Amino acid sequence: MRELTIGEAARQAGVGVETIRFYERRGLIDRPLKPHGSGFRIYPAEQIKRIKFIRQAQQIGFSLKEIHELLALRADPKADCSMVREQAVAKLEEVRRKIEQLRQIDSALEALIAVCPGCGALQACSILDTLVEPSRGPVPRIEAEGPLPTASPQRTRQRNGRFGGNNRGTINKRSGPP
Amino acid sequence: MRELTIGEAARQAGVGVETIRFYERRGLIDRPLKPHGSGFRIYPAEQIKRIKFIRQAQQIGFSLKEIHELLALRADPKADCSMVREQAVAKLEEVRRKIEQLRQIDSALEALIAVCPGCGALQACSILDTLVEPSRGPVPRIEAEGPLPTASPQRTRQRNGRFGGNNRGTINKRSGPP
DNA sequence: CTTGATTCCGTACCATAGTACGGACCCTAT
DNA sequence: ATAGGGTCCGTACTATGGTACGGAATCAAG
Repeated sequence: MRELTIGEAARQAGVGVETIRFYERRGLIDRPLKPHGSGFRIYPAEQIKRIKFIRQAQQIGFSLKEIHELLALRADPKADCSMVREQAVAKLEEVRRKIEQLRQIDSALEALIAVCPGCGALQACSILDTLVEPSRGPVPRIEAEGPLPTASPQRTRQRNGRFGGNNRGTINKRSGPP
Repeated sequence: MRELTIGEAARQAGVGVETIRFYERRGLIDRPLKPHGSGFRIYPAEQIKRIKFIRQAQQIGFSLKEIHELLALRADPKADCSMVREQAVAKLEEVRRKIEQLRQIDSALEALIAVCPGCGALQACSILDTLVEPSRGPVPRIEAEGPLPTASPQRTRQRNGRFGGNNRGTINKRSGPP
């Protein structure tokens, strides 16, 4: 089975038909218009892995735009090779940052699991504490350190009086582009 | 400096003021309503790390809903500890899947970079090939294997005749929940 | 006390990533 | 030939994660 209809391709890649058409519109995959007769898209089986790659890349935090860039990266002598290389290096750094962050969460979860099972008299310990406090030693011992930043559904407030006041001139800049 | 206004907190966390209010509405952070006088939110400095954590977790592919779950995970004797543990283990598995996927992309990028610099007469080689082909050996040697699935902006098509036909009954199920 | 900067809240708006729909078209089997 | 299923395309709608705005209130300085 070398060629697939859109429906089969979707099933094999684990996505919806519409999703494939959507990716096509975004230029993430292309479509070999009716190579013999007419009418329907048919995909070579290897497109499936492209689609699967897109999904996986999304799950680890890449946007479709970034995935497009990733897929466009290719050692092609006809292109400006140094630019490709630069982009690849930049992406690699990004990937490593992500891995590092995931590793931190990984150990935080491990620590949490290590502390939890006995279900003894432990203080509340969120992933944040494990993450942010440097924690010397293999498994961080958590002792009471006062109340942690907990998100509880508390809310009590009201307004009453009112009179003039105004502020125009959006001040909302933060690090990084919009 | 133990307490911050929303503006300072936003600046320190590298987000917009509105973002903090947004997270608050989503229950990701809480707000210690005017502890002394009245009116404005003030945050303990440690909330900053909570906000930073949220951002980082987003960058590695967690949704706000998932981040909420992550932050809610805590070794708390008052809660059902076994459930917490289960969730933590599930999250840990998820994190490790992500790490694995990132590592694959990592080596694909490395291979791409290793092959690129000379800018010699190489065949086009996208990240996909490096990723999907098992590639025995440290740096996969890429030899021409025929045209790869490339996304090019080609598009030529038209319609003309028309007559009856209909299809009701959405068939679009795929693996996994919606 | 006035001024200007911040903050408050609610609502509206935006981009991204799909999903669903409608109505037509094409293909295969009967 | 015709019935039914899969496809086609364009457009509309949804969900998520913010951003922007308007007008009022509040704080800190002068």
